[in-house]
Amino acid sequence: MNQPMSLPGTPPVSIQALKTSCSACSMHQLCLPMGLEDADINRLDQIIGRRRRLARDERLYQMGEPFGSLYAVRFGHFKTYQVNAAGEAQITGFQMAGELLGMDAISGTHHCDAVALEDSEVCEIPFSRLEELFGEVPALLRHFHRIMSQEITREQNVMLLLGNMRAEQRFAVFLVNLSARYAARGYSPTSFQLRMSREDIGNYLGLTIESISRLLSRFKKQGWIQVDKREVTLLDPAKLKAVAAGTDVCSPA
Amino acid sequence: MNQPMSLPGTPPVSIQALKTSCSACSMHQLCLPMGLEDADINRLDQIIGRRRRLARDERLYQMGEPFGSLYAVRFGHFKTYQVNAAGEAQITGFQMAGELLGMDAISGTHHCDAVALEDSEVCEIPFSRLEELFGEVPALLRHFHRIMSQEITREQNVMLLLGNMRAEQRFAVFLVNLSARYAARGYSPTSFQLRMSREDIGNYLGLTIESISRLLSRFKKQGWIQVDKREVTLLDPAKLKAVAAGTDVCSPA
DNA sequence: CGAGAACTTGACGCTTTTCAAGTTGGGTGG
DNA sequence: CCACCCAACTTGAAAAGCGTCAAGTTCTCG
Repeated sequence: MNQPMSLPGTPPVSIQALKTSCSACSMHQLCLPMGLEDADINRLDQIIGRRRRLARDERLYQMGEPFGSLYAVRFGHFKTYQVNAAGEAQITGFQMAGELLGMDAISGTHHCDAVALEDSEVCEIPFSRLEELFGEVPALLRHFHRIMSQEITREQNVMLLLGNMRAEQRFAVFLVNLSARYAARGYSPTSFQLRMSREDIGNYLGLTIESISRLLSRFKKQGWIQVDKREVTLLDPAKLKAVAAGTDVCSPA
Repeated sequence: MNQPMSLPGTPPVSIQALKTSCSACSMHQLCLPMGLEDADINRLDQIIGRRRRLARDERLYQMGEPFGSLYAVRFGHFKTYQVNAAGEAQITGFQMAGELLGMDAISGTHHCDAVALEDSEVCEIPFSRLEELFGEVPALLRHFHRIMSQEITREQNVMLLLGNMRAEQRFAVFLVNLSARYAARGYSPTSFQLRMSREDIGNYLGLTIESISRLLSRFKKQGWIQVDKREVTLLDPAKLKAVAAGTDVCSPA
């Protein structure tokens, strides 16, 4: 139902036909081409490699693989996670349409795995070709730096969340953040589907699956949200924002 | 005693004399000029702004300030921290000689504060001039991207630490990390001074000051380290690495 | 329709925090 | 030079929050 048409093993049409230009992509206001002039967008189009479809749970790249390309999410959702020596995983982020994957790998090899949370599609951006273009389109380079900088800031916000916040506040931050990102993409900020499992949410927020389940129940009981399976509706966004900001005291169980 | 000479309010010598070239800097193998040819290092030298000295607790930049420059630490140590709406702070990193400050601000404004942990000095790198140089020295641009990418990876490692590790493991990771960074700078990997307070360490690791104090005492009692005020000696680095990697079970109190 | 995955809920226990009361050391003023 | 003071740190006891374990329910998919 929520999956985008068919997912053939081999492309049903020619590669050329599959190639949709950045200017025609609904995400071009959020993605790499943001703010570029038409002529420059076309140059970017030239270097975009094949688009790649991934089924649910399929891996885009893996820790240790040599770096070659960045990936822009066209549709669908991804999670990225690190695994340490002891085999424990930590989800470092959830990515949706218009967001860039693979920036941690520019140093040489991938430092995390990226896995599709649902049937998804990415644009492959060969980095060596992008580097060539940087010399010719300064605006592109500048925007690329902004994107990397924002990724650093995003991760610092997660550090703040994991280091300083209680479970309730973490979860509120999570919901408010999803809401804002869907809003930026033209979707409802108050009603959306969680594309990740409770376990993934818990891992990302430094909590257990049981804690997430309890938080969902508690938020529901408080009347802040409505939950049906993975469908969530924010009934009191202002309250959630206050809890997320920490300006609202925690409620007792 | 550990502080580098005098710290006059006004420069005792001319600005020109203060300007030391990158090639003469002991950190050039770790810092921005890494891997550049001599000619290109000289070009980088040209754009480096004034060096700036900061006393202990002095602030280099603050959240909300407009972005203008990156800063390379010449000597001394810094901490960077975020503050959320509720006024809670989270230290996002400790920076030492050869490391770059301010990458989170490229998006437009600073998203954290940077404060000197001791009397320190930085090289100011006006970003607009650096951008100009990117077009002329591709090797510099490539290295800059590597540095930003490594910063992203570093933060993902902190997320793993905050999200998945117990106090003992977090603290072992912290010590082992400091040890490796001092080793890379030619200092002893087993004996060094903590430049930050217990409170700063606790904040960074998502723990309280009391927990840090207890961990230090416990590690000392185990014979893994020796502690005298802020002077630390790693007596059993292999053990600490094992605890940090999680391949060693936690010991009882 | 059946099996397994995903999720929920409750009881209990452990890790870490909180609160409290010191101790130590560096810096300052008399 | 010493006494004093405050910041930084240490240590203990009690409490809280979240994890662990366990059992059960619901949903999904073959």
